[in-house]
Amino acid sequence: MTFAEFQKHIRTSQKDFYRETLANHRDVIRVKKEGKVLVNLEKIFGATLKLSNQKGFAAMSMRDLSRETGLSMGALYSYFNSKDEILSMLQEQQRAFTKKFLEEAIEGEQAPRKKLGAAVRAHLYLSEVMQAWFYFSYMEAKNLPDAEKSSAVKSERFTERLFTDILESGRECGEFHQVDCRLTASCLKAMLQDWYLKRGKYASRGVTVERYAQFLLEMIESFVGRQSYENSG
Amino acid sequence: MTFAEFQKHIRTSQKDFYRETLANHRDVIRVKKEGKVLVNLEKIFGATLKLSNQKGFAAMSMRDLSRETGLSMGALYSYFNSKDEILSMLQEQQRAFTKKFLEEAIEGEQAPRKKLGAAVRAHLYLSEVMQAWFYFSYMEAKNLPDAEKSSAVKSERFTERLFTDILESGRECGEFHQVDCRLTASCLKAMLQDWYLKRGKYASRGVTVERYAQFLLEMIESFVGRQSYENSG
DNA sequence: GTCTATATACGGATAGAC
DNA sequence: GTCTATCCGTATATAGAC
Repeated sequence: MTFAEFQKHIRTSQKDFYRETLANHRDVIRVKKEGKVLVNLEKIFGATLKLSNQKGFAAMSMRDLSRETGLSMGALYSYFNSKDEILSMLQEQQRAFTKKFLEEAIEGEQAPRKKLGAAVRAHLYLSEVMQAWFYFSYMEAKNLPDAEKSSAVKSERFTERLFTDILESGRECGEFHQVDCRLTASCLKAMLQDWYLKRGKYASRGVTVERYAQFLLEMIESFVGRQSYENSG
Repeated sequence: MTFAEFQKHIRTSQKDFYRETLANHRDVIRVKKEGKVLVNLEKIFGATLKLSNQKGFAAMSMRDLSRETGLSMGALYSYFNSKDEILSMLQEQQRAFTKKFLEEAIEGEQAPRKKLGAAVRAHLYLSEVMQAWFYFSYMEAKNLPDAEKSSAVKSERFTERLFTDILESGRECGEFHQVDCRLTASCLKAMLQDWYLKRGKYASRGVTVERYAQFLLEMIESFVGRQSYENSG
C-alpha cells in the first residue's frame, strides 16, 4: 500500500473513532445531539494536541483550550469531567487506532519479508497521518494515571511483540539470519518512533515517509536478511 | 574504553562542572561559601531530575522541590531567580558535559571504524551514567525558553553531525559502503536515544550497556561495512 | 544562610443566567 | 448548549525574623 492510498483509507475511518469515543463516554458527555458532539470533540482533541505539543499538557491551561477551541469554559466541561479525562480519551482513541491499522496491514501477508515491509510501512504511514497524536502519546505517557499508564505500556509491548514475531518467524523458516529478534525489534521501533518525534527535522531535509520506510527496510534487511530486499510496496 | 573505566573517569570530572555552573551564575547565587553552594546545587539538580522525570517539570512544584531537597523555599531561591532558571542551568551543564566527553572519546582514533565504535560507546556510556539528565533534557526540550531551545537544537545537530562525519570519512576511504550517511547517522542517534529513554525496559530484560553497544555496532556495520565488525574494546 | 509566613496571581472547576 | 462570573485551592516568589 502506498502512502496516498493509506491516507485516503484512514481519513474515512476517522469519524468512526469519534463515534466510538462518544459511545464510550456517553455517561459524562452532557450534550445530546450527536453531530454537535462529534464536531466539538474533534475541535477539543485537535486543540489539545496542538497546545500540548507546543508546551506540554500540564502547562496547557483550560483557558488556553477555551481560547483555541472557541468554546467557553462551561461548554468545555460538558464534554468531560476533568482535564485529565481529556488525556484518557485521547489515549484510548489512539490505542484503538494503532492496533486496528497495524493488524489490518499485516493480515494479508504470509512471507516474513513481506509482512515486515507491510508492518513498517503501516506504522510509518499511521504516525505520519496522526503525527500530533503519536507525539503527544509518547511525550505525555508518564503523566497518565496509573491505570492508563499500564494500558499504554501494554500497547507499546504489543507493537514491539508484533515485530519480534515477524522476525522470529523469518528466522525459523530460514529466510533471516540468526539474530537477537527482540533487540532488533526494539531498535526498529526506536527508528519508527524517531519519524514522528523528529518530524520537523526530516521535513526540513526533504525526506519523505516512503523514502524513510525504504531506508529502514534496507537497513534491517542488511542485518537480518540472507538476500537483498525487494520493494514490496 | 570499557564502561567501568568510563564511569570512574566521569565521576571525578563531575565536581568541575558544578564549579563551572557556579562561576556562570555567580551574579544570581546569593550564597557565598563555595562548598555549601556545590553541595546544594547537586541536591537541587538531583531532586529536580528525579521529580521532573516522574511527573514532568511543569507539574513539579517548588514545594515538592523544597521537600525533596530538604531546603526551605527561601533557601532555594537564593540559588536561582525563577523556576525556569533551574531548567537553563541544567541544560547548560548537560550540553557542556556531552560535548566534552564525545569529543574526547574520538580524538585519539583515526580509522573510521574505530572512531565509530568509540563514539557509540562514549554516547551510550555517558547516557548510562547520566541517564536522568539525558531523559530530562529530551523530554523537557520543548519547554525551554526560545534562546535555550535553539542551543539545544544546535547541540543535537552537533552530535548527529559527528556521526555523519565519521560515516562519510569511512565512505570516502572505501572502508564503508555507499549509503546515505546523514540518514544512517540519524537512525543511529535514534537507537542511542532509546537506550536512555527506555532504560527500564532494557534493565528488566537484562541487556547491559556493553551488550547494547556491541549490538548497535554490529547492526550499523552490517549496513555500512565491507567487512565484519571487530570489537575494538 | 536559612527559616516561616505571606503577597499575589493563576489554575481547575462550577453555578446559574440566557 | 453555551455563556459569564465566581469559588477556592495551589502555585511562584518574596519579606522579614532569627
